[in-house]
Amino acid sequence: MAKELKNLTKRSENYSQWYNELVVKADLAEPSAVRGCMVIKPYGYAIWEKMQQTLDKMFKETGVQNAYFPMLIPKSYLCREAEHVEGFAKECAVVTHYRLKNDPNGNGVIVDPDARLEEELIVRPTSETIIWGTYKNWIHSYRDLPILCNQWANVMRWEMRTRMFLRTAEFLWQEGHCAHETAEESEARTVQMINLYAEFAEKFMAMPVIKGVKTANERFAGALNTYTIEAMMQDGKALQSGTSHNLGQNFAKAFDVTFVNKDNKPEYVWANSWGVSTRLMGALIMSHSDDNGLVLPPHLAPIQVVIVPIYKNSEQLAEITKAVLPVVEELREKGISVKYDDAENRRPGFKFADYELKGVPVRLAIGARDLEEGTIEVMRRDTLEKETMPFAGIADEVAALLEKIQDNIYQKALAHRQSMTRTVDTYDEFKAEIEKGGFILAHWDGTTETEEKVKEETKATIRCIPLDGDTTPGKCMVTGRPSARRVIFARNY
RNA sequence: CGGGGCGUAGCGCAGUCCGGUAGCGCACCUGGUUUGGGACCAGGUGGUCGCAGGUUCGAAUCCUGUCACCCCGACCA
Repeated sequence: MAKELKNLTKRSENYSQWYNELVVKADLAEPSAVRGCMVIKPYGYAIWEKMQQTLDKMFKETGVQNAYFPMLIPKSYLCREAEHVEGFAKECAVVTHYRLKNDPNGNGVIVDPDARLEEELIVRPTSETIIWGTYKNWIHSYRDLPILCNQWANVMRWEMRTRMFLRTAEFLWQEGHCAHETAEESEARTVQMINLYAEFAEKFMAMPVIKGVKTANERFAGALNTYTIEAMMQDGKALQSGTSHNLGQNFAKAFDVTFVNKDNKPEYVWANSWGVSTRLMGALIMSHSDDNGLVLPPHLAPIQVVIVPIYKNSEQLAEITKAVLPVVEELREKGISVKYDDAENRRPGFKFADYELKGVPVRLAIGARDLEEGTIEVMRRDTLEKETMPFAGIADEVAALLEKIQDNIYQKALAHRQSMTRTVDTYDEFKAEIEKGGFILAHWDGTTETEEKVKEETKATIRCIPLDGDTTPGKCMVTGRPSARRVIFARNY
């Protein structure tokens, strides 16, 4: 076995370590020279692109349009909304100068002290402030509403501790920012978007999620209410995978965004914002991968099917190619992305291992023996099972198999989550169970104090108050006070 | 930012305690034999030992500083 695979196997107990290595090996990313940032290599970016295209289409179906706002935000903007500053002001990169000059001592260039900016600019940690500063000029009447904008962009947060994909200093994301006429409309949009994210996670990423509301403590800085989708990774830790915030009139008030309503009265607009990031790629890796590498859901795999010819000489290769090309065509006509890897500088075994590492859902292998017998070998990445099938009609079989794989990895992840989700009633029981990882459903009295106490003593946080599921009231496991319903506790990334 | 670890060839590592010509495996290049699960044999290329100072006749090795990465906290998508 190749050494790098031995390393992956050895380290599979420790996700955050092994998938970093995996993604380097799998040509996904590598640490860049810039602190806490990552380079996303072409194969990794192809996965992101697929997510992006899918989400973009879904957004547009709900009437959202794309726009783009500046990366640099005047410092004064960031101070407008008090809670927002509390939440974000600290870990930001700040632009203070606009020019370099040659070092008089001859050591390259230095910052020109004469080129200090009058007002510092902040590299956006999120764009609410600059967007609301802009919306102010776009909105005058109820006829201008709603405004439904989304931005695909990079943002920067100078995090104390970074983690590849899950918390990089710079990351790619989309942030949607909507302005509405009424509180009800804005709330409906907030919920619509969290539902959209959940659908994306489950149908495309094959990753089951729990939709819920964040507690006051975990809420977005400046929001009235934050909706979240929470996923469980294979190691039992939770990962917040998408959020949708109902911002009420907070930002409208801070940026003085008013409109004249149907009764000819001025009113502050109602806002919401929602986003997902390259963290989703981390979620994808950590939800499905095994010791052989990535396992990509067919709906997001840049290469869905790879065909590897097995031959002894160029005549054999020519024959195989002749037989295979019509199948490649047929698959492509079905909208399936196929790679026919006839590269002669790698042996079949190497290709097999390499495409497994890259998570390609289906591999077809065909050699002289198959040509004679009219067969082809089919391997599915999710189970690693191989089957020899008739060559005739293989395109239909593969198309069906892709759907089967998509469903199977979802079911597998769902079964895993269910097996790692328990209900507890006492705090002692909770303390024992939380050590085993997974989601714990428990009653909570609704106070921040209790939440903080649990966090301090067990490192577990309330991931969300689920929107669905059991709503039977009970007693808080810590204080015994009344609880409206069970909430989800977990340790998280 | 606190605690722990680590930095040596593209990748993975040994060498550091005890200073004395910079090594191994993979990858890469050349030639040959191979090709149904990461091929084999022979030969070869590639490193200012993270960076900056200091001690020393001599530093990958000792000392000081600094930067990055990984893990555990605090913070967060």
